Amino acid sequence: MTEVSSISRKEQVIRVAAELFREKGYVAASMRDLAQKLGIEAASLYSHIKSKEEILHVLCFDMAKDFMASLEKVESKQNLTASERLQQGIIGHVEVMAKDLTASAVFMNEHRHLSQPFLRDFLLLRINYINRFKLMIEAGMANGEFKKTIDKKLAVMTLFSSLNWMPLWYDPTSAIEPAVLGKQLSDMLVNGLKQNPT
Amino acid sequence: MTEVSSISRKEQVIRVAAELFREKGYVAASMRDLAQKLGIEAASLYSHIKSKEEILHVLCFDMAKDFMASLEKVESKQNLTASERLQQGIIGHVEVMAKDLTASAVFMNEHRHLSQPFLRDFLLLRINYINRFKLMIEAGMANGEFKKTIDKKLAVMTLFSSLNWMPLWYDPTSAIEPAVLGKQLSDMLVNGLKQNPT
DNA sequence: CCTACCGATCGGTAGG
DNA sequence: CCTACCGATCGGTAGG
Repeated sequence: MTEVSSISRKEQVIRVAAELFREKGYVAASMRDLAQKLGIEAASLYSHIKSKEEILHVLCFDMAKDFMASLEKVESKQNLTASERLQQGIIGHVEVMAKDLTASAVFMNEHRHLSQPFLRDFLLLRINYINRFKLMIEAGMANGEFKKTIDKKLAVMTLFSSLNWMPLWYDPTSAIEPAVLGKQLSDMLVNGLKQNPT
Repeated sequence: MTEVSSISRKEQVIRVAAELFREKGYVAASMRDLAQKLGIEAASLYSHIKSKEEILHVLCFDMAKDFMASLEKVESKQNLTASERLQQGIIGHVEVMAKDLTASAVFMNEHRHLSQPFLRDFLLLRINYINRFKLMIEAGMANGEFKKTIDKKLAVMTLFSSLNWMPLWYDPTSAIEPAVLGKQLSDMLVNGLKQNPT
């Protein structure tokens, strides 16, 4: 067995597991369920993965890595207004999710089943990511682009709530592209529902 | 044993179970965990409740009933602008959640573990509730209060995402009252982050 | 990737 | 509300 085919089989196990974790939840999804979906015996899974939790770990941290990379790309850009920076951050987040909606849903809903110290590491990454979006919002408040009257915590939590639920209702077969959806989401949060006075 | 004390004990079981379900998730929370928290044996739980799922059922449908009652009160009001109606709907939703943040978190995260036909009933209630908020948004678009350029589904899903994550970050000991938080949330979604042109 | 299997734990019942 | 217990299922291992 070559290394390449072994990696590919492991990735297949993880991909099918992601679907199962999303459907039933991590705890309710059994290794026997997973094996059946793959057409093998449960014991055979362990020649590809070390444990059930390893699968969850890979899913959560691979997503986290992609989110971080996307954010860093936006942060490195020069001469952006706060609105532009926030918009591009949101678009990047949506694009990362759209690349794998199943893994995104697992990332969002099942990460709490990670054991320590992985759970702590995960939560630290998340709080760091959120804080960096919070900085974008604060920059906009400081330079007058955004209202200073809005509670910063409320603003950033509303932003993340909106982003994180997207995997639960976004239809990947729809005509709308991730970047467009991200732009619409950004517009809604920045400009609001209300008709602009003309 | 009087009926009153029996009901009270059952309610206590359900309340402690809600905390456990929120902490560990419905599937990972065992009846032995629950019994231990209550200081009794696992088998003794069944003199108060019929099954583990009965607890989840009560938690989910009691919350659903409260949400519906709150919405109906807003719908029955006359002479409200779309913004006002939406704001009051949001405030009502936040107030219902704030009355029991633990049950709200279970309602949001664990309802999918309901078995049929209860899961179907639950999802029908939820889609009905969401659609009635969607009608408020559409009314605002129709009368010119809200932009027609925003995708209705995106708007209502953003609204619900924001609302439903609140139990995960709202600090009940904070000075901010639920009605005020609801108003802030409504302002953010209706008016957006951007500074109004003056 | 399989057969055979393990100890642990699950929700729940019988009977008091 | 307890003791005693049940059948089912869990994640995982040994050995091939």
